[in-house]
Amino acid sequence: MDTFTDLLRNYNLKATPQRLAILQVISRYGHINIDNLYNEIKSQFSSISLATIYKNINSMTEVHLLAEVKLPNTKSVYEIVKEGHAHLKCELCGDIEDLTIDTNSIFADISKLHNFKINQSDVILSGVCKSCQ
Amino acid sequence: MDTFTDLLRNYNLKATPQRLAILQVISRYGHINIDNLYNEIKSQFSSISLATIYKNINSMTEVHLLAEVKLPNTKSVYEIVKEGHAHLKCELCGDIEDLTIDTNSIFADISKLHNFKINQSDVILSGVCKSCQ
DNA sequence: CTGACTGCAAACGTTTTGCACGGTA
DNA sequence: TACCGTGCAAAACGTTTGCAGTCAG
Repeated sequence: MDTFTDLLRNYNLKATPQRLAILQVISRYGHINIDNLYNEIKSQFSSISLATIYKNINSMTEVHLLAEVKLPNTKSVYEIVKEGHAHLKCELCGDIEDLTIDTNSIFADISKLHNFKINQSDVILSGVCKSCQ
Repeated sequence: MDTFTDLLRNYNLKATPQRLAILQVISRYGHINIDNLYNEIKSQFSSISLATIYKNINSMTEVHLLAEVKLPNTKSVYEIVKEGHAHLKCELCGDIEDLTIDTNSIFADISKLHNFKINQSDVILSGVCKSCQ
């Protein structure tokens, strides 16, 4: 039961070995940037090209299977899409953690006050994580 | 009373005409990306070079006089630094508005629960603004 | 007067593109 | 089999750098 195969097909994307490898690596790391993704995949799939990584990241992001997380002072990382959550970024070890809170509802009142219809909220909290303190 | 001159000097940066023009444009727009900034300034300062824009944006960002705001699906914009506030980004007209709420305090409890010391919070709410609805 | 800043052009790293080949459905 | 996806190399893009000249303090 290769879930990623189904996932890709749901979005009308062919389940190629390259794409499956990308999804496996991303899901293992939770969040990863392009360089690390490329190196990680090359070690188990030496023939893969960087252009393929880019093309696939782009096509999977386009259909909202993946999401780009833009971080302060660092390269973007990519994650498999899941609903409204915040990101904790440790400024010391660089680790990114998910914070599963309903970010949209937090801002619901505020947005109503400003007559602003929120579709998406991107929240990044930077600081020092548990293990680095 | 040229406030920007003083502001620059407080950060040990020389108050050159180019820098003053950059700050005037940014403060007029609130938020602006590199391209628009360059074009805007060129129209009143035709000799300015793009490299100068970049160098100044970088030096002013380094000393935290300016801040980069990384936005989903769009180029980053720059703003003059001010304390903890969120950004509303209209997906239709592209307009960026400030939302003056104490973002850090919103997440204070949550971060305590996770033993995470927050230094900075970046919040971007994307959706549809008042006038676009 | 001195060091910081500017503008130009060249260099750089990252991302995208075109194309021939190969693989999925 | 038809089309989508891959890999390579080249191109495009945004940003940075080195340098000689200029200007702010």
